[in-house]
Amino acid sequence: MPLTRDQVVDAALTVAGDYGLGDLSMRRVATELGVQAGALYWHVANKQELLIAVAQRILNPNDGAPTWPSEPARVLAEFRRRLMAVRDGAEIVAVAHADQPLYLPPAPELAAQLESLGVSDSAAAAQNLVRWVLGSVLTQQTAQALAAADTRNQPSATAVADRFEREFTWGLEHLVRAAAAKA
Amino acid sequence: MPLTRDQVVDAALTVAGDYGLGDLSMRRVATELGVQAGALYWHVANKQELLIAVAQRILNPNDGAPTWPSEPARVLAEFRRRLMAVRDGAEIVAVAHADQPLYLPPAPELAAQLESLGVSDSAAAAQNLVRWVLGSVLTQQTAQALAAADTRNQPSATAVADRFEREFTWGLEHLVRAAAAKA
DNA sequence: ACCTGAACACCGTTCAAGT
DNA sequence: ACCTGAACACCGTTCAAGT
Repeated sequence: MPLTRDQVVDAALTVAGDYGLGDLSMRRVATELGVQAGALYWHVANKQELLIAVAQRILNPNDGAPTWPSEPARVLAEFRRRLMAVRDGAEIVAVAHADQPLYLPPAPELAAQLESLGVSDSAAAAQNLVRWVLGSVLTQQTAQALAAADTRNQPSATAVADRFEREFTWGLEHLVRAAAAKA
Repeated sequence: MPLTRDQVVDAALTVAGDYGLGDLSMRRVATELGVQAGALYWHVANKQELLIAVAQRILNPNDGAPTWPSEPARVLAEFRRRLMAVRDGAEIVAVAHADQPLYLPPAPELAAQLESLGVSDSAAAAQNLVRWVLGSVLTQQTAQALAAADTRNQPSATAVADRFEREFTWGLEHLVRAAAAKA
């Protein structure tokens, strides 16, 4: 049976998740599928489009409509969880974001929640919070890439992960509260 | 006279600034210098090391010691200004950051300032603010790359830039205040 | 409709050999 | 010491030709 666009995206997500964005090449995805590289171009216009599809899968793992929690802090925690779930997730979403540059999910949903809480500039608040999480995960995953290359001392690797976790929690308490203030 | 490591870094910064990170190749930098690609490897171990050097130049443009303003909000504004000054500046700094993964400049300086203001968890506060700026500029520059590809409608491009500017200013007021609170 | 094979114009990196 | 020339193992993308 013929290849599906969904299979191509899945294979790309697998390659990215297992080996990182740097090893995500059209040829590698093709090999993963037992097919020649040129075959992918029947299902996808180019690598950029494939990357965008991968980013959407990261942000919306289950195929249903993208659904987010109803509380700002939980939305941001879930956003982070999805980015963290795949290797280089933040970088993939960041570069693919050229597609819809103005509203990175879940910015609109978050803005609506803040709006209903009476926040004056809810759009700016939502955008800044989402960008904060993106920058946080990007930084953490970059650090993790380094730690992974350095096979000895795995202890320090988990210590670093704990530290990022704590710092994110700090932001969740302080930054989100500031953004949700009605001032 | 022989090539200098500084000349190689300068040429790389020029290529990145003029054509973007995607067009920054060892061969292109070599051509810029009128030299063969292999020659660069006498001055630089590999592309990653060159990228790190470029990132340091971005964060510390004048060759003096990296100097930052004395007030948190102004440190962050200056950090953003330096990232914005070169095309794809945020992405370059983010990927090169694997070098010193824990403290992205100007995080230590910022932490010290917050500490002296009596902030309880000054380190976490500084890290989160720096990551927020990184995410903000990364997002903006990604959007700008899209706008640049779309030559028609330059008006909307400057409208987008204004919008990012306003949102950043919002963050400077609200997020920094929250981080600087003594709670 | 969907894929192969082969090509084109690139990459980063290495390394003998030149000067 | 510093660079060239040439190679190696890769890239993304295109496109005739096959089925």
